[in-house]
Parts: sequence; structure tokens; C-alpha cells
Amino acid sequence: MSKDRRSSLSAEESGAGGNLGGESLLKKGRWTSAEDAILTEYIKKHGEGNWNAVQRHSGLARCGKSCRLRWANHLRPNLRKGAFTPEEEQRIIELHARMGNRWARMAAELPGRTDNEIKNYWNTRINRMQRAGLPIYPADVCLRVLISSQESLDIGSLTNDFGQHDDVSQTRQF
DNA sequence: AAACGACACAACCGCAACGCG
DNA sequence: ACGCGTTGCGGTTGTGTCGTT
Repeated sequence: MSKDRRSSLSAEESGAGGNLGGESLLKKGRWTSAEDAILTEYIKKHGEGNWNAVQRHSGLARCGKSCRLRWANHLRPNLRKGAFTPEEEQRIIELHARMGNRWARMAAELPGRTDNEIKNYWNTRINRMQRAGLPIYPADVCLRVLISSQESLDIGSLTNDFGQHDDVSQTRQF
């Protein structure tokens, strides 16, 4: 089912002509360092945002979506690359217990980390846990989240704040 | 040394939300 | 109020690497 797609994705080194065959002239697949340089240079000059304009004016054969993703996940400054620290892992588990699959929100709580990174980490972790028959959330995390969600509920009932109601429902899962 | 599976990472797709004319 | 283009998010898939058999 996916063979054709696979071959088009691995066409990176065919360079600019990589996947230009279809009705669109936009390239797909892995980014080259040359493309990275063009995108970085463009954003330095014009700033972030307006991604379709990036596509039109940068000379890149990439759709705006792809440019945005590349910038957000790899090129923007202050990105933390490398493995998650134990502290970050702990934080992710807690955040997921509270928020569920709100990757972008979780990324906002972890400076320098991207939603994609967190999502990837979580998905492989989930797979591993499920295969091992282990609980997804450690007991101490369950407890801590439960406590903090109750506190926020109390606060919410006092201040009539919006609270994190779906978070509470998430905590019911375990 | 080769085959295989698990894992980590990168990127695409579809959809919903948003802003603007 | 509505349509349209743009953006952001979450899910999914593809690919490379590494360890195990």
C-alpha cells in the first residue's frame, strides 16, 4: 500500500527534482541542509509567520505547512535537542495525566521542546508500556495529579474559573 | 554476517479554528 | 453572516539505527 510513497520519500538526494512528478511542483520528504539554510535565511529577514508567503517568495519548493513544521521542530532558536532528562520525562508524564494528548500545550510547558518530540516520545513509551503490561502512569504520578486536580477544582469552585475539566476527566482514566 | 524487531525521529495528511474581507 | 485562505494541532506513516537472535 505504501511502497510508492516510501520511494518518493527516500528521494531526498535526487535533490530539487525529488518528487516533482505529480500535479504539484512541491517537494516532499526529508529536508536538505540547503533548504534549511534558505528557510533560516528567509525567516531571519522576514520573521516567522505567513508561511504561504514563505513558500511563494523564498524559492523553496515546499508548502507553507512543511516550512512551518521544519522551522518549529528543527530550525528555530532555543531548541533543546537530545534525549529528555529524567525531570522532563517526569514532567511529561504528569502533563499527560492532566492534559491527555494535548501535545502543543505540553510543549508550551517544556521550554525548547516541540510537540512532535513529545508526541513521539509518548507514543513509543505507550507502546513499550502496553507491550510490557505495565501501567502507563506510575502510581505516584496518579496521586499527584489527582491531588492537584482536586485543588484546582476547589479553586475553580471558589473563583468560578474555567478550570481544567477535561483534565479531570483524564485523571479518571487510571 | 545476515535477518529481524524495536525504537527514535522526521515528515505528511486531514481537520478544525481563526482571521479577514 | 458568510466564504475563503491561512495556521496550528493531533494522528499517522515512513525511514534510519541499533540491539538481539
